[in-house]
Amino acid sequence: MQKNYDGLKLDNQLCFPLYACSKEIVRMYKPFLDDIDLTYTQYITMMVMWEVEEINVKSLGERLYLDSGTLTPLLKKLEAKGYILRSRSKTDERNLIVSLTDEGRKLRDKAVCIPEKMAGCVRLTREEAFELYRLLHKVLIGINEENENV
Amino acid sequence: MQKNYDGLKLDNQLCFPLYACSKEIVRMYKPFLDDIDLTYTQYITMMVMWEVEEINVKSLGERLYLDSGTLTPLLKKLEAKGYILRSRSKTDERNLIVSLTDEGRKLRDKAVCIPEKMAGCVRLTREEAFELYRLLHKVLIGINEENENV
DNA sequence: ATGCAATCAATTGTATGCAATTTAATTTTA
DNA sequence: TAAAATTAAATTGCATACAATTGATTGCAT
Repeated sequence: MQKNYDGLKLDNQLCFPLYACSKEIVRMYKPFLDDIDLTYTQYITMMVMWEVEEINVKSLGERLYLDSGTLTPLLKKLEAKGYILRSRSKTDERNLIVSLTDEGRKLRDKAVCIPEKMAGCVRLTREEAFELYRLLHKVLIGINEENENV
Repeated sequence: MQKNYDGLKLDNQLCFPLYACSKEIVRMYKPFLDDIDLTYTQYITMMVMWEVEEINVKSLGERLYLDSGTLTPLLKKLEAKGYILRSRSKTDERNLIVSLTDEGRKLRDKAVCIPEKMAGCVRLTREEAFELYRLLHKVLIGINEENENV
């Protein structure tokens, strides 16, 4: 009796295309992000900063699904570039407050064209793109709930 | 006249949930993969090896969307664990042939339960999972064609 | 009040990823 | 056929990621 190994085929996985797709799309961003001298992770960090202006590392990490081990060195680099400031909260010194600088705000105008450029690179119809977006969020919400229950 | 920055909001990106979802799902694999002492990248590499038994680094990289910079050290680790062998092709010494060992084949039986366990963690209906799979592949194919045309 | 638990960043260590370069082997071309 | 171009891995350098630990601060319960 032969064991059935089909479940272990790469083509039968949901996770693998997700993993590959994510990497390939991040790679497609590179030429656009090179123009403004940001890596992808720095870019999504700046996206949050443009929205909120000020945030602590923990909240930032929750939004980006990243921990302090990744964020601490990354934020130091963004500070060195002059886009953000890092300072301890006066009411609770455990919190490090990240805040947007004027230079950081200016960068937004240079970045504003990037989402349109990227949208043109993904060959999905508007409906497909929206459905993909919906499904990914459903998975993420499921994972978040799973983690809360533990 | 206020500029419209909505395109730069994290919630309006398709790429970000893709990136986050990929990371979170890989993280969910971790406890299962710890049981067989493989990382996620080592696991998908072994998946290819279980299917093909023997392959060169370039073809392996094309399947996994990884380059030699990632694969060379990873394959050395899998060789050290005893799951694969690395040897130069006799007909073309530029090619490094990766081949599955008996130990590697045995590992398959320990891994066979992982896909089912993971499937239970993703809270999508069968139809939604299939649609997600289809859309991700469509994006990947689009990216591949884009790269060929350059 | 004080000691203990909890919280938040930073640090440490390991494993990717990928661009760019290098090295070695092979193929093509003049 | 010898030089040039191409190809495949390996190497180098940089930037994540994340688990686990550490250190500092704060909250809480006695």
